[in-house]
Amino acid sequence: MYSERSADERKADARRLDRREIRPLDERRLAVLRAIVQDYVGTEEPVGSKALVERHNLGVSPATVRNDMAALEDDGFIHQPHTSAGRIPTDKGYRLFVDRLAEVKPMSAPERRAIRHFLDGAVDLDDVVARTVRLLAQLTRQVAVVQYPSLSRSTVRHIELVALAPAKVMLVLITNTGRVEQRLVDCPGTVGESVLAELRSRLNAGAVGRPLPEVPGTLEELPGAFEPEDRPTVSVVLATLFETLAEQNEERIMLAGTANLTRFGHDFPLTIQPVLEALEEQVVLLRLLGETADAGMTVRIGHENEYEGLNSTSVVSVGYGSGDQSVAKLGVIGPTRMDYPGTMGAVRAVARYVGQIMAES
Amino acid sequence: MYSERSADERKADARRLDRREIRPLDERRLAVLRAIVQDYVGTEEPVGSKALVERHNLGVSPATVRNDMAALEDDGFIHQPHTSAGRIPTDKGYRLFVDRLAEVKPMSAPERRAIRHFLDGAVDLDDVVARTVRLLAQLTRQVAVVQYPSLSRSTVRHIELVALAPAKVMLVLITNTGRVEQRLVDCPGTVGESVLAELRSRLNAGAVGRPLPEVPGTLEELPGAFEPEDRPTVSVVLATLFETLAEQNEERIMLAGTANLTRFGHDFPLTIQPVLEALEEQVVLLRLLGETADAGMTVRIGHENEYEGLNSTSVVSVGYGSGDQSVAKLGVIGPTRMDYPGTMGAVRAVARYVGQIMAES
DNA sequence: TCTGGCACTCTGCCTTCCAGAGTGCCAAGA
DNA sequence: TCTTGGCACTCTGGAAGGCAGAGTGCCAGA
Repeated sequence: MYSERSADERKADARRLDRREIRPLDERRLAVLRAIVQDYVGTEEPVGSKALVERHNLGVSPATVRNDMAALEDDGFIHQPHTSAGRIPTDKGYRLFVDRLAEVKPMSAPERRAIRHFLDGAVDLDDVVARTVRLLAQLTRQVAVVQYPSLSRSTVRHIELVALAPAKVMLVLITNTGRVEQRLVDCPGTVGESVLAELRSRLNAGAVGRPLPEVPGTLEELPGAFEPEDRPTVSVVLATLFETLAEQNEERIMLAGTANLTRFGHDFPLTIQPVLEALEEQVVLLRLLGETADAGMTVRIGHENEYEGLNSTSVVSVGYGSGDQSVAKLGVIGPTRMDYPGTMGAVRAVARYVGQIMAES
Repeated sequence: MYSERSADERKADARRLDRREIRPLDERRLAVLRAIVQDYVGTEEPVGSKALVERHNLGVSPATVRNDMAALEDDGFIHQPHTSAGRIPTDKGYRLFVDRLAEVKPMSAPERRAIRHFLDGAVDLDDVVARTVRLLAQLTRQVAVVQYPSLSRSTVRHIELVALAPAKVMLVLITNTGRVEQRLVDCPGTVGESVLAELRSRLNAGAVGRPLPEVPGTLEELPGAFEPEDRPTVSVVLATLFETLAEQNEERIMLAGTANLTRFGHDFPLTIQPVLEALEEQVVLLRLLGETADAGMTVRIGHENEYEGLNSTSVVSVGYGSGDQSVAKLGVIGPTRMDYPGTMGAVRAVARYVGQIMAES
């Protein structure tokens, strides 16, 4: 059997044993990986053994580092663009870095103050979201994405009915997150103000304070409480309301910082175009944020992203919300070669403050 | 005096006389310019005299065309990147082309049907704007910009007051263009439902149907009609309303097609970055559209744009609206080297249909 | 297990070279 | 007076070659 294997394979095997892959990843090897990631993020250039020992005092010679690098490459954490070039971290390498080698870098006190100050000026839900997304883009110097508070996690604050014309009613839904949805309802016949008033008060009695998805259940029986001739109108209004409540695709998203994509570097159009295309598709963005874990920060690196166009980018996202439960998500999209600790710190801090702002208003 | 002038100057003078710049621009010379613009837009490469006579049957030899080109260059309509290269139109050349040499290219019937069909599906003002901007980006394969119907041109359809808490009132303003603005009002004291009802009906009596800028005038005296103890509340609500009405900066804009920027070509990052930056600034975009003439289409070519980052782009914009007067603007941003007739045709067609849709709803 | 040394291999950059495209000008023809 | 063919000239873009620098893998010795 042995003899059937190629010389290369035998060589690789020998090396593996020699380098003791069995004791999985000793300390120094991890330190080397960390150093490679840090240097590469800084310089954008493949990093070699000599430069590495010069900048980080690892206490060993370049030759030793070279051995470690060879082992790391065997294990798929780093990769060589071509023989006799330095090494570049792979997606797997970044993954290890994020999971075990990096600490989220907390924002400095002045930075926190600045965030707070910037967000406090907002007057409006739109304004909060707009400010948040710009802030995030500026802090991370990358593309920022913020989702509006989702309807499905919100509760009803108020429902308003406004007669615009004899048979036209405007339905306005206000949620506890400050979001306002409106729909024009064409009624089957003229609607009297008294009916409207009654409907309004019954709707609010049944719905206020409840999470949106529960509302249809509590209002189902409503038409029965009205005179037969008014029931068609009530039904139409209810139907429109339910539709509005259910409209998951009305999830909205705001984007900022696309100009930062131009800092990606070299092989430009190839990298940037698919990303811009992805960013234009609300659906893609929503799915992207949707994949965020409900608790804690999610980092998706390179090919871990489902969407192909984003295979050379990483996405750092997190839920935010008033109080403990998250009502929506926000995040940052950048090159896999990004400053993970810093980005994660910024994302976390911004999410926290937005949550507070929303809780206050 | 004459002897003080350089040889170059004398030569240029001589040529000018020789070529009879006095009889301003004869037919063939214009045809040459038109052909240069068309070819350059198609190929993105400097166009030479030989290629020109081959593709357009101008009925003259390359040598003749060369003479015409020299004249056109003297007059600043075209320009040579370097000796012995073909010619490229200048901003001035494009200007002449747009003003005198090009016809707006009407959309074909199927295209018109597609536009109509695509826009008809909209349910909502947001939806109309979103669909419009995407459509425009797709049709022109460039960056599209659509402004929401401006508040200052709209009239009030309805004002609603909703008591959310004893001292908190939500003010909702609905305009005839379907736009809805809401503001949270902190009242100085508890607000009774009867006061609220009276205020609501008086507000609507005074404001409905009026253009937003006129509203403050008609409501000025309102506090006087209430009991002294309610006046502070009325004043606060009014103040918030006026603020909302006046908030010109609440002009909103929607954008699509940024991915098309990647088709710009060669000197990529340099061209695209300032454009992306400009597009991030709502203010810049608003000013850009603001410069659009009230009637007819506006084309701003290259350096005609005030904003420096857009000096290598052209902007085609037009007002749209229900009926005859325009309520907002929309447009397209692309390289100066764009298909002007086609772009103008698309912009005009889309604007027309959006206007119709708005008039219907 | 680490380290210094050595031979080897790539890339990136610079220079040189050459074909191709395009021009401007001139003198002859319509 | 305008148009045209001819000609010498210029400039770019790409190919080819050469070279320094950085980096590697491996080996033998501490």
